[in-house]
Formats: sequence, structure tokens, C-alpha cells
Amino acid sequence: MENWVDKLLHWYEKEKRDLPWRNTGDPYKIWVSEIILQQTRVNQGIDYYLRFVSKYPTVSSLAAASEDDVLKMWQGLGYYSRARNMLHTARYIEESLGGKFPRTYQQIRGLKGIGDYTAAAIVSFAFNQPYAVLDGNVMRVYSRLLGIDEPVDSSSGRKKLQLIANDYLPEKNSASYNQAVMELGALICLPKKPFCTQCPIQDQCYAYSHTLTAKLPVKQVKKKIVKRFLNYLVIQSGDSIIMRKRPRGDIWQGLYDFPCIETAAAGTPLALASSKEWRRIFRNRKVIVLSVSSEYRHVLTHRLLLAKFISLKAGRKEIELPEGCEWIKLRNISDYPVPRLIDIYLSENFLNLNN
DNA sequence: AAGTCGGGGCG
DNA sequence: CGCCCAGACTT
Repeated sequence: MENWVDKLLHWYEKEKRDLPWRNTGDPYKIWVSEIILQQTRVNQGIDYYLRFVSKYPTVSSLAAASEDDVLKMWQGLGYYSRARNMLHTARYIEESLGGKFPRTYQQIRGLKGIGDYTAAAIVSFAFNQPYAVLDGNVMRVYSRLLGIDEPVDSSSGRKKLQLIANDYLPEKNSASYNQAVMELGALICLPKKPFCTQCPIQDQCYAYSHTLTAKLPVKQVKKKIVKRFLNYLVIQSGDSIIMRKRPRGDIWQGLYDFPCIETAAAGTPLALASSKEWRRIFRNRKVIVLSVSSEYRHVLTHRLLLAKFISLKAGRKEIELPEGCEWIKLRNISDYPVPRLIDIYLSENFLNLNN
């Protein structure tokens, strides 16, 4: 029916790499290989796999090992919970399942350290059961092949791709088909600069015919934590203090904080004093800096705020009130909504006011 | 749904 | 330096 499936399988049989775990049908060794290869490149995992199955050739031998020894075998590979979970699961199989590796998807999926992908991989590769694997390679291949533009790292995107993978999985050659799709992703359909001219199913590919290979798959924009340096001016005069209602289009809209000079890096009071904002607020006059706080760190979802509070004493008439700012009686300050950062600062520095 | 967990290879 | 890798688990 779908001729491209045969092309893909043919390509796989011809081009597949000779990897050590492809020469065994032992579910234990396939399990070991799949755990090692989680978030790990094949080339990095090969030596670890060979050493591991050499030292622990069976579930029983692994179950009898100490955690120190297993972790030592894992040293340098990372994600060490994988090794601890394997030991735990080996002992469970040994003690509760009579040392016999389980054979059904549901049983295997329930083992510690085995999720959807690994359970499908084991039952497919070891027992040729029709469960579709979905890993990074498979998601990339189907995203391009079918033009799926939903983020593959969202739960809805993964769910959709799993259904697609289930749908495309042939009933008979599931083991070969699963590995063929992954191998295509690993050798041809690369994240960057894929070798489309060598792809056996290029003529089927939506992304190729629409020149979208560079755009697919879509990933959620990684919210990298951006630092913001806030230099707050805590200006007091008599029983009053200047606060600012935060404007729209920025964090903490509608809450109150202080007049703020934001800088690209940690600012020193001396540098701030020569800034345009400072000179405008204080009308080019000298003011008395009472104190400069240490740096407060405040984490938001996508921001790391590094705040300093510069406490100043000034006469009201010497001040040019910045946009959105107002004098507030200190005794009323608890009536105003403030961000957590400001609340902490106030509680540490105006303790008498906050109870 | 987002955060956490390691380390290495590659452009 | 950022991205990505035969992901799973916790919060």
C-alpha cells in the first residue's frame, strides 16, 4: 500500500549501523542499551554498554551488585538516577519476578526508570510487539514528513505525534520499522542541515517540498533566564517616601515599587549618580546617600532580578517626581500592593511599619 | 506544565 | 555559546 514504508525499510536494511545491541534478542541487554541511550548519543554509549553487559551479563548479576559498583560503571555518563533505577529494577525482577524479565508492555512500563519510549522499544525490539516508539528522532522525522507545526516538546504535540506513530506502525515489521525511523533521524534527517538528497522518502516529505526542513520541528522557545539589574531609589523626606505604580507592558503591572534606574549590568552608586535619570530626579543637586543595600536576588519564571536599594534623604522640593511616582506616608505603606521583592525589602528595613 | 537531572559533540 | 541527544521523574 504505502510504498514509502518499503523504501524506508529497504534503506534501513542496507544502511543501518552495526551496533552491539542489535545483535541480541535478550530483553535484559536491550533494556541496558535503551537506558544508556536515554538523552545520550550512540557514540558516547557504545563503550559503556559493552563494559556494562560484560560485567553484568544478566539481571541476576546486576541485582547482586552494590550501588557503588553500578555507579562506578556509570561514571562520566551522567543522569545517574538511570543507574540507580536500573539497580532497583534488577533487584525487583530478581526478587519478585523470579529473575525473569517481564514480556508485556504494561509490566515493563511499570518498572522504575522505564517510560513510554523505553517500554515500547523493549517490547518491540526484543519481542517484535507492535508498539510505536517516540523519541527525538521519530518526532523530528514525522514533524517534517507530515508538516506538523505543533511544538514537539508540548504534551499535546507529543500526544499527537504518538498517535501518528501508532497509526503508521506496520503490524508485522514493527521492530525494523521503529528502528528504521530512528535511524533515519540519526543519519539523514538531522536537526540541522539534513541530508535530504540521500533520504529514501524525500518525495514523500512535506517539509522538503515546502522548504520547511529548517523550520520543523517546532520547539517551544526556551525561556532563557534573562538578568535585569534594578537600582531602586528609596527616597525619604520626613514621614513620606516615594513609590511608583508599575506601568503596563512590564512585570508587576499595577503593583508599587520605588523609582528605579535599570542598568545593563550591576551599577555602582557613583555611576548611577551621573546618569540622566538620577540628575533629572534630583535636579543636578547633590543628595545624601544613607545606605546601599546588598544585592537582592529575585527569580521570576523567565527573569532573574538583581536589585539594589539605595536609601536617600532629600527635601521634597528638591525632587522632580518621576513619571508614575508619588509621595506616600510611611504609615500608610502597608495599604499599597507591592511585589514580593519589595515586601521583603520593606520587612527588613521598615519593620516597624509592617505589622 | 514546568523544572530537574550530566555530559559531550558539533556548527 | 547554544542546541541536541534511542527521556523519566518530581513538583
